[in-house]
Formats: sequence, C-alpha cells, structure tokens
Amino acid sequence: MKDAGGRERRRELPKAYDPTAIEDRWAEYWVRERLFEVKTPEPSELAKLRAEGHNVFAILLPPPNVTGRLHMGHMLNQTEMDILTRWRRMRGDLALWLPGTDHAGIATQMMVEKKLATEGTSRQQLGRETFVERVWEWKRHYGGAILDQMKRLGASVDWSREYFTMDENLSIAVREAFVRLHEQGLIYRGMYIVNWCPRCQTAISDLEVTHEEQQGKLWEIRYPVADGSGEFITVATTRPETMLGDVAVAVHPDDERYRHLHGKLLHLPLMGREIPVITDEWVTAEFGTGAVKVTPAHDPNDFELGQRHGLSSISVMDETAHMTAEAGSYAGLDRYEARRRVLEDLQAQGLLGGARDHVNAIGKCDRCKTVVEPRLSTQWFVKIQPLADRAIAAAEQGYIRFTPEQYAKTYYEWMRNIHDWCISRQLWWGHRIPAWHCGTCQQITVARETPTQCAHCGSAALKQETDVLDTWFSSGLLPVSVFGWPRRTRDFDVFYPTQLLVTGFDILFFWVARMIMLGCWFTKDLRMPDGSERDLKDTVPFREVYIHALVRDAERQKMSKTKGNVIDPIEIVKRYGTDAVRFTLASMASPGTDIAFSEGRTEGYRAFANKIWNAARFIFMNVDKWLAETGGHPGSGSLDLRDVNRRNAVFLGYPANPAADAHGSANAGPLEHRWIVSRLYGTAAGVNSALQNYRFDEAAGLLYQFFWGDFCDWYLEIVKLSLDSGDPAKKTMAMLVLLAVFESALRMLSPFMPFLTEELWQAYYQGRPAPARSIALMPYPYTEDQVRDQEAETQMEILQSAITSARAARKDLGVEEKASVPLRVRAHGEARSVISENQPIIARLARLSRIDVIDQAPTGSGIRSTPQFDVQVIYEKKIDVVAERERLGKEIAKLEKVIASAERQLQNSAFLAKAPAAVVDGLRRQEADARLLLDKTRKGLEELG
RNA sequence: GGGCGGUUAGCUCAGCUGGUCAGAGCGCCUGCCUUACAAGCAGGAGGUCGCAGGUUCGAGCCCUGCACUGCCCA
Repeated sequence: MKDAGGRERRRELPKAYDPTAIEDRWAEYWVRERLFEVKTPEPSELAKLRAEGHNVFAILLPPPNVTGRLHMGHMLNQTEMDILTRWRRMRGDLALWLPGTDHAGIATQMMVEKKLATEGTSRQQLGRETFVERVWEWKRHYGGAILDQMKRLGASVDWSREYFTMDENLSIAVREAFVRLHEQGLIYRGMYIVNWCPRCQTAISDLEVTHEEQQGKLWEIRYPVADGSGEFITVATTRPETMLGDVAVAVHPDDERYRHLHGKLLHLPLMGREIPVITDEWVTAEFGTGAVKVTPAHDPNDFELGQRHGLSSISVMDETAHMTAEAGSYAGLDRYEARRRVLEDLQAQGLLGGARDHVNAIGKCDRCKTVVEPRLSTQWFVKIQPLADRAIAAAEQGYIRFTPEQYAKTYYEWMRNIHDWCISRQLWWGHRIPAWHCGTCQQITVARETPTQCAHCGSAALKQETDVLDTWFSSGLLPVSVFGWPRRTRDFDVFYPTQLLVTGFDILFFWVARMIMLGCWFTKDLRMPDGSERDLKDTVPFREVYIHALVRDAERQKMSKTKGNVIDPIEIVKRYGTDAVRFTLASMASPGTDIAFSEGRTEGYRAFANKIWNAARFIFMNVDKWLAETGGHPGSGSLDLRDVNRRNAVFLGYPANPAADAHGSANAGPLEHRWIVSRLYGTAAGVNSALQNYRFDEAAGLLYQFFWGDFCDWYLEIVKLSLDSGDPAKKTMAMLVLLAVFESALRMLSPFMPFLTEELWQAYYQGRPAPARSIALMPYPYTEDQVRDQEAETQMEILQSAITSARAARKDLGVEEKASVPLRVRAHGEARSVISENQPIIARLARLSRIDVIDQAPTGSGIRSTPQFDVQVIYEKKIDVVAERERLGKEIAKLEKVIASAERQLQNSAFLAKAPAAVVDGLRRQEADARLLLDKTRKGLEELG
C-alpha cells in the first residue's frame, strides 16, 4: 500500500494479538471523538429517519451506585446493552444510550461516615449541612470511578448526557413527583411498623430486607392468670425480649383449651402489668401452644392485631435496638443482652417452659446485614395500588414485553400483592422530602417551592421534614426525568418511551416495577408530540425488558466479598482483553440460565480474537504483495480499498440483490467465492435474527463458526490457491472477494468485539481515508435470506466431505503429515462433477499428489466412503489392521442400528399414514444411504481379511 | 408454606410448533513447529438426554408422579 507520499507502507501487525496494546487507545478515541453522542433530532430529521425505515433506539443504563466498582454483573449488563446499541446504531437507528450513576443513599452515606470515623469525627459532630457537603465532595472526587471503568471497556454511551440522580434537574422531577402524588392523595404519613435497621438507623422498605433461615429457639413462657387460680397460659415465642412490650395474649376463638379464659386478665411476668386474653381468627391453634403474645410495637402481625382490638403499643426498644425506659429494669440493654437477661429471670421465677429448636426466617438489612427490627415509627408511604393497577394493565395489554417471558409472571405476582411503599429514610444524603412542619398549628405543608408560610395557618414557623426519600424513588423516575420531565422537552418527545431496559432480575421489583408504575402514572396526561392524547401504550418507560442472568464463579457459587470469589472484570480484561471477556459473556448469556464464568472459556475466545488477528495479517500480507505486483493498478484501475466495497456494494449491508452485481456475486464465479458470500449472508441473517430475540449466545456462536470454521478453516485455505496462482484475473477476483468478505465480517463482529474489529478495520484502510471515523459508524451487514446460494453451499459440503474423507483415509494408513499421496475417487451425480471440477482444491487441502476419478468401486485399504462417493488413498504403508477392523466394526454396528430403526418405522402403517411426507421421504433416503454405506463398509471389512 | 426454574458428553451449556436432532466450546487421546495463527493444524474417542409411568405412528421436547437442585415471595 502506498500512502499519500507514494511510499510503500505495509501494515505491520505483530504475530500475536495483544489487546492491551490497542484497547486504551481506542477507548479514548471513541470518547474523544464523541462518536456516540446523539443530538436531539429536529422533527424533519426524525421524519426522514422513520421514512427510511429506521427507528429511535433509546436505552437507559441501570445506574450503578456512585460508590461502586464495576463487577462482573455490570460487565454482563453493559456488554449486552453495548452489543444491542452498537448493532442498532450500525443498522441505521438513532441509537442513544444514556449513562449515569445513582446517589445510593445508604451506601454512600455509610461510606462517607466510615471515612469520617477514621478522621475521628462523625456526621453528628459535623451537622447535616456540613456532612452533605462532605458527601458531595467525596462524590466529586471518587464518584466517577465506575464510569471511568465503563469508558475503558468501550461502552458506546453518550457521555454528553451523563446523569446523576441528585442533579438539579432530576431533583426537580423528584420533588414534582412527590408533590403530585401528595396532591392526588396517594402519599400519606403515619405511625406504622416498618423494617428498621438499627445500624443504619433508618427505615427500609420490604424489598430491602433479605430473609434468612436460621436455627433459633422457640421458648415457652408461662403467663399466670391474674385471678389467683394458679393457672397459666403458656405462650411460645422466638423473641422473648419483646414480652416486655406485650399488651395482650391472643388465642383462636374456637380453641377449646382456652375457651374458659376468654376476657380474663393475665399477669405479665417481669413487668407486673396485667394484660387481657383476646381472641382472634388470625391465631393458628396448631402453632406452638396456640397462644401468642401480642407486642404491637415490635411485630407487624401484632401491630395489626393491636389495631383491630384497639390495644395500645409499648415500644421497648429504641432506634439502636437498645431497651427503652418502657422496658423497666432492662432499660439500656442491647436487644440480645436483654433476651439473655429476660430468659434468666423467667427461669429464676419458674416461668420459663421448654425451649425447642426452631428454624425461623430472620430479616436482615440488605445493605449491612444487621438483623432488622420491626419498629413502630412515623413514616411516609405511597399508596401504591392505583399505580400498580396501571402498571399491570400496561404489561397485560402487551405494551411492555418481558424476555424471558416467565418474568412477566413474577412481575404480575408481585404487583398484585403489592404493599404500600415506605419512601422515607432517616438519612441525610438524598432528596429531602418537600414537606414542612408548622410549629404553630402542627400541620404539614407540601410544596414544590420552599414555602415561607404554613398553608394551613399562615405561620412562618416552618421546619422542613428531616427525612429523605428512598433512593429508588428517584431512580424510578429516571426514564422521565433524564429527558427533562416535568418540563416538556424535545428530548422527551423523541426518546420517550425508551425502547428497552436490560437488567438483572434482582432489581425487577426495586427498580423495573417502580419505573413502570411511575412512568405510566406521570406521563398519562402528557400529550403526544402531535397533540393527541397519550395512550397507555405510550406511557410506559420502555417497551421491552430483557432480564439477564447472574454471573457466578466457575463453581456456580454466587460471587461475594466474604467468600472471596469475586472476579474483578478489569483484572480479567487486562489478562485476556475486553473483547474476549465480552465474547465470553455474550456466548454464555442464554436466557434463564446463570452464567458460570470460567476463565477457560475466556481463554478460548482470546484465541478466537487471535485467530481473526492472524487472518487479517494473512490478508494484509497478500494485499501488499498483490499491490506491489500490480503497482497498485490492477486491471480495473487504481485501487482504493473503498472501491472494493463500492464494487461489492452488496457486502456493505444494504439489502441488495447480488445477481445485479457481477463482481463477486453469488451467482457466478468459482465455488469458494460463491460459497463464502452465501455463508456471510447466512451468518448475517442468523445474527440479526438472534439479536432481535436477545439470543446473544446464538449470535456469538454463529460468528465464531463463521470466522473460524467457514472463513479461516476453509475459505482462506482454498483462496490460497488463487493467490498463489499466476493468473492475474483469478488473483484479482480472489483479492476482491476476500477483502470484501473480510471487511463485512469485521463489521458483523464489531458489536461483539469492538476493539479488535476497530483496530483491524482501521488497518484495512491504512494509508487511505476510511469511509467513516469508526467501524462502529458503518452499516451492519444485513440481507434477506433469499440471497443465499443454496447450490454453492450444497456443493461446498460435498467438497468439504471429500477433503475430510481423504484426510481421514490418510490417517487410517498412517501417512506422514508432509507426504503427498495419490487419491482415487469414485463418485456419481453432483458429487462427481463437484469433485472433478475442484480437484486442485481437494489436492491442496488434503495434500494429494494427484487425483484419479475412477468408475469402479475401489478395493483394498485406505478407503473412506459416504453415500455419494468413495475415496481411496494410495500408500504402500501397511494399515493398522486391528484398529481399522475395530473402526469398521463400530461403523457397521452404528449403521445397522440406523437401518433397523428406520425399517421399524417404515413398516409401521400408522407412521406411513400419519407422518408428514417430508419426514417419511427423509427417513427413506436416510435408510437407503445407510444401506449403501453399510455395503461399502462390509466390503471394506471383508477385504481386510 | 406459596410460586418459578433447572437436571443432556469429564466441565460449561445449546437443542425452535414433537419427526433429518443427540449438538457446540472447553477438556481428553493421536499425529504434525505445513512461510496467517502451537492462543495453531489435522484426525479421533466420549451421552440409556435425572428416575418411573403415560399420551402419540413417533418423546430431551407434551402430561403425571418422584428424586435432587437453584431462585423468588411469605
């Protein structure tokens, strides 16, 4: 290749592919060149896009925690999104991938608090304002780390649109949403039992509690009846310390054992209170002793029971799970210490009955694993049912499609049994609830703008609510807020609803469900761009949800810091290259199955990358040689590699009829060219359809098979004949097809292996201007299936099978690898002509000195047969008779089995009557083939003696 | 307790509306440093599709039960 200065310039690629040498460079290039930034299109541009059959493809990155580091789950998630986004972009869609981070209330606050602790201070000492400022400071310094990692991995996101959930505009959306829900009567505040984390000292939602089965004890405690009869009711409990807050004992109304005690008073041990025996259907007579203690302040069921029966609540624990003054002499004790002491004291008083082993599920804080304490406190809730109803309808009516489908069920299940959402958190880092308490009338003013006076009494003695909102409240609004809602924006009109959400099932409820609820709720009254009413269909935040699996370690164990089996994606990327890791994840991402990440697999795909790298080296080497020979002016004129593509426009990805183009078309020329083009088309069709259905594994498999199997193993080997030949026309044709197919194939692979393909694609144009700044901006190969050349594929199969047979026959005879030997072939029909016409190919790929096409069935050793042909390698070396006999014996047994089974079916009149003709014919053909082969094989065995 | 998955080659997994469907990669065995690639090439071996019934002309595929296993919810 000559560069602008006319000097010879060769593409010098190292012998082995070294991803580390190129990846940083391209990752930076993509960001620096702003390749993936999307300007909001003007209406006319949008109309044009649509008229050309393209769409808007908008996708939101599930925002990682700003405190986070990239883990394998992120990488899987991002690989899938990147593949889809790059694919859509190359297909001509307006592809916008929006990145951002989540302020992650608890996690971030915890992190900064830890840091403060090392400095010997605390948030309480700093005070709220200073603390929040410190968090911002932390965020400014370290908050970009995870996105930097994304940049390194080449995610094709629009960095100019990066969001953060605490950004000013997103905060406005949060406030608007809260106020509107409040206005609509869907937000309420009150004293309820919530899950309380004593360590984080905040309420958390049901979803943030994980239940773990644990071996505990069920203690029986005797509560004396207060009438002095000496009788007891024995209650069973797993949490004896809560008895200090008991206000009643409940039994089932029909439980005969306690019928005589209904309405009587009991003496509450240790506390000296008298509490009533109440009856309630909720009590299970069979569980424990059939009598339950009622502690409304410390158990959600008891709370409801208390409500029903008008009982008071006594909180015996504070926000740090230490006993309060209400716990009498136990005040100040930690909850577990209190339990120990209570048991001791009961024991001493002879009121402790048995203690049985009991497995119970205890709730732990998702974030810090502290055992959650049900706690009575004042919180803010969203009355969720109306939102859920609409979200259910949207999915039921098919406006949101789940893949894999089974997740729709999970979604419905949860939505239909939904509980009101506790949205207040007793944290400092987050969106502060826009509610103000009046010091004068005690009423609450909820407002968009900070009010100066109470809406109820006009007093100026207002104090803002100290609670902040659940982080998921703001992330649930992202699909609307990132596009400017509540303001009406062009972005919103163009990009909402987004097309797709890709995420893990672990946040199906946390995030996915809430986005759907909030999206459907808040956009309903927004008119469509054309001014029409918005249907439910267009209120959804995304039209499709693709749920992917969990990435586990090679032993299928969940990765966790405590187990120490966490695989750091960046680490593994350094060793194998981003592309190899991406390809591993893609190829293992079959729906519904967790990914057991194995390095062995990644090693394999690194080898794949290397394979392609070396194919490129081979091709470039030959281009340079060819150009040197032809002086850069092959017969048809000066060679600009873009010409290759133009003349082979069919490869460029536009649906085209190859018959219309004589150059490298599918209908003319040597078999190998027609075949590889057809295979390229077939692969492109397969990959496009696989991606359409989120079958990353299938797409990856097809690409792997095409590059390694078809292109490298067969096409390159065959094309060497033309390249080595002295025939310039032959050579030119081979070069053109080779280059065009390779260039197309690189584009086809690009979404999966963006680094490798970018490097090779740029190298392809080295010294000449490339048609685009990046392969990622080129069209994706796309064809209709009918352009495939079935004839070429069938013929090539025969050719391949002839070559494979000849190679196998060589091995049977123990022919040295290097030796060239003669081959005899007997064949009929199509096989005969294909083999005859392509003798040089067979000779080259099977290392044959000559090929004789004969008419008689060959006899002797070194024979391999198929139904269509027999090949015989001529070699004087003695065959390994024992091994050969064994092989033939096995072959015969197998064929006999096939024939027997086919016969059985073909003799079955019911089968003949009911099975489709194609199946019957197929089976007949199969049987005939097997018989033919069986004959040949038996003869071979006889001749062995 | 309720619900949803999974069980196919040594390992990790595909397998479409039941038939031409028993597959891939890795690993393993044998032989080759053949000038793109030893991260490679060529040729092989390897499975009663968890178990038991049933439906069907025909069952990895549909039904029932069982076993083991994972997850979600309470």
